[in-house]
Amino acid sequence: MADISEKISEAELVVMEALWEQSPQTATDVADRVAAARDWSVQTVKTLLSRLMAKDIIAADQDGRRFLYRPLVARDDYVAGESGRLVNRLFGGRISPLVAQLASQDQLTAEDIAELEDILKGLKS
Amino acid sequence: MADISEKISEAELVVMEALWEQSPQTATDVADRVAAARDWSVQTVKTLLSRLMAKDIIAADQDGRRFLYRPLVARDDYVAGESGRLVNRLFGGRISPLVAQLASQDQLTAEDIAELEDILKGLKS
DNA sequence: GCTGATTGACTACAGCCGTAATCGGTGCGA
DNA sequence: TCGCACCGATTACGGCTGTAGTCAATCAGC
Repeated sequence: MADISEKISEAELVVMEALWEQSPQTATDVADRVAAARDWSVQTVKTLLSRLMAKDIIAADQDGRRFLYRPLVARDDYVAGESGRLVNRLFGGRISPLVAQLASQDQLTAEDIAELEDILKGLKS
Repeated sequence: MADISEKISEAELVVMEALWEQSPQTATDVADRVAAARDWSVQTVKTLLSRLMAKDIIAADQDGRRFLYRPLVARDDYVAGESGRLVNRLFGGRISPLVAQLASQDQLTAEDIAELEDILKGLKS
C-alpha cells in the first residue's frame, strides 16, 4: 500500500506498463516492448525512464555498462491510487454511482454482472 | 452523450464544478463559489474561464458589460468519459476488477454494497 | 589499437498548466 | 464631468510533458 507521491504522466505510464509486464529490463528492451503501442524513438523511452527514476517510481541496477530497470511501485498500488482519486473527485468517494454510470452506458457485460455479484456475496459474509 | 474533445485540467475542473452547481454565473460569482475550495485570485478564475471558452467547454452570453458563463458539457457526460477512460486504461475496460480493487481497500460501505445489489438486480431484468 | 555501435547523460523546445499582474474600456457615483 | 471600480483581454512566467537530438564514454570486433 505504498503511497505514490509523484504523478505518473500519460507517456510515462506506457513505459510503466512495459515494466510491470516484465522486469527487470534494459532500456532497449523496454523500448522494443513499448514500440508495439507507440511509435517512439529509443531516446524518448530513455528520457521517460530517467524521469521515472527522478521521481523514484522505478530504480535501476547496473549490469555491465547498461542498467536494468525495475518498478518500485506495484501496479496494484498505482491502480488503487488512481481509482480512489477518480472516485473521490467525481463521485464524492462513493463507488455505486460509478457503477450506475457505467451500467447506464451499457459498459457492463453479463460476465461483469456475474462477477460483481460474486464480489458482493463475498463482502457480505 | 456529447463527446468531450478537449481535455479539462485539474484547475479547470474546479471551475466547472462551480458552473455545474449553478449556471449561468458571472465570473465574480464563479470566483466566489470557487473560493470555498481554492484560494485563488479572481484573475486566476477568469483565466480559467477563458481557457474553458477557448476549448468550447463553456459558453458566455453578454449581459450588459459582463458575461454570464454556462457549461456546454453536462457533468454526466464528462463523468462518463472520465470513468470510461480510467476503466479502459487501467482495467482493460472491465469494471469488476475496479470494484474488486476498491473493495479490497475497504472503500465500500454497507450502503454502497446495498446500492450495488440494487443496480445489479435492475440490470438482470 | 582503431572504429563503429551502443548506452546513459545532458540539452532542446514547443505546448499545456497553475497562478497571476497589467492594460484598456466603460459605467457609476460625487 | 472626473475619477474610480470593475470587466474582459492580453501578457507573463516557471514548471511539467511529449518528443527527440547530441555528446561522451565504452565495449566488441577487425
